[in-house]
Amino acid sequence: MGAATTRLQIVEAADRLFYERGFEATSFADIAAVVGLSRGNFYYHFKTKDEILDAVIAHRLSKTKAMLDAWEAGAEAPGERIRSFIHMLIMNQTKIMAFGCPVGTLCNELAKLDHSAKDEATKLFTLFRNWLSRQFAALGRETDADALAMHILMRSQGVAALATAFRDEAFVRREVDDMCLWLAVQRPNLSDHPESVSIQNS
Amino acid sequence: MGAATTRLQIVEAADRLFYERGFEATSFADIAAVVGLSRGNFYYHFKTKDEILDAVIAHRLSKTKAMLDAWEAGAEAPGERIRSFIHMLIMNQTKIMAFGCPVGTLCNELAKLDHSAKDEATKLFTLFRNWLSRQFAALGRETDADALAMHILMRSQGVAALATAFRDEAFVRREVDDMCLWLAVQRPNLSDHPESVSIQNS
DNA sequence: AGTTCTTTAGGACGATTGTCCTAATGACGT
DNA sequence: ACGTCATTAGGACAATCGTCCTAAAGAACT
Repeated sequence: MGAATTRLQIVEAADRLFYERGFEATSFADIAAVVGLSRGNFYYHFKTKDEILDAVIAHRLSKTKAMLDAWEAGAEAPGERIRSFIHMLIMNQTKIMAFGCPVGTLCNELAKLDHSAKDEATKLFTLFRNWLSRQFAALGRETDADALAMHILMRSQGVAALATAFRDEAFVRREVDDMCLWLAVQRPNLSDHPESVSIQNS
Repeated sequence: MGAATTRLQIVEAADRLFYERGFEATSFADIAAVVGLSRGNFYYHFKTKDEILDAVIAHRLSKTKAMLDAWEAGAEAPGERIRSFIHMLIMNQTKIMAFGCPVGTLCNELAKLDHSAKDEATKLFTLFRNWLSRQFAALGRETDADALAMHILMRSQGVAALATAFRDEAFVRREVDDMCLWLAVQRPNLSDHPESVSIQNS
């Protein structure tokens, strides 16, 4: 089997285990058992555990970027795209109730470990943040687009955290609906479009 | 030194380390080094690491309950009490930006470990949830008090998570202000008070 | 001062950790 | 069929983990 294939298998197994059990709680032996390789052989593909973590984060970054690019390439309106983001909470509900948000929990663990890959993990958040920001800008909220993006991101994190703690499906649905309602109420900022104001005033 | 005193020192050291480093990442040796005791001596006070975790959770539960009871015994209006809860995000900003919310991160770690103390840790959330619910009921929102409590709890968790990832003080301030604004807009639910409606109609 | 009970230090224990080495197996181009 | 390089299995290595034992030190009471 090609080294690239094995490497990918290792990364995907580690990706899942880091999410479900946490980075520190996952050992080389755990990953090896999933992939079906001998423990010592990992040294050929990855010199250290941190190298696996770097590869997992890079893998998540590219997967996430591809997903967001696909959403952005679609024909939907920006508001509909943001709704797609919000509905990830429902699509991944089962895993979130069991293990939390993959991004948030990883960032939190690495922050506590004061791990050097902490900033790389935060880039996962930044990916969503910038994407959301672009959608809000397209909705006519250039001025506060980033603040609105952070607001949506914050709500998603909060819902995921409490969904894990309480395992309450009704709560998740309710908060998702509330987020969509909040989104529907957002209107273009007039100060972002002085030309339309002057038209209105003329 | 009395055994109770030593036990309390151990619990408080473990409390801090579990928060700052995580439960799994904290070893007996780490706690022993902080308290200044020999590693093996822990067996006299706690038979297992899980016993220390139980004691830490119990300690946090009683401390939290005492704080909330004090807030509730004060003369402030319910809205002002809820504002005190929200402002914990600012009072503890430095620690939250470094280690996240003590409750949320513990619940998340224990969920991933599928640890038996998971439900006990969730009781910390329940403490805040029920307290907030009582305040909203006192504000005249008996019907949806619990949903409003969960909403505030969710926002706090989201702000804490992103504060840890981005270390952005301005974001925290902005979202805290937004929460207080949201709170100020909440009005008593008329369907909760039919008598006042009939008075209004008579 | 002597006895008893509490609390301590120090280390042994088997298991597991991340890391690393070596020898054997695999595939592939000649 | 042969030689070369990529990939593998298996285990050694020191360190650390949670757990547990034992003997000494300390405090308290007669």
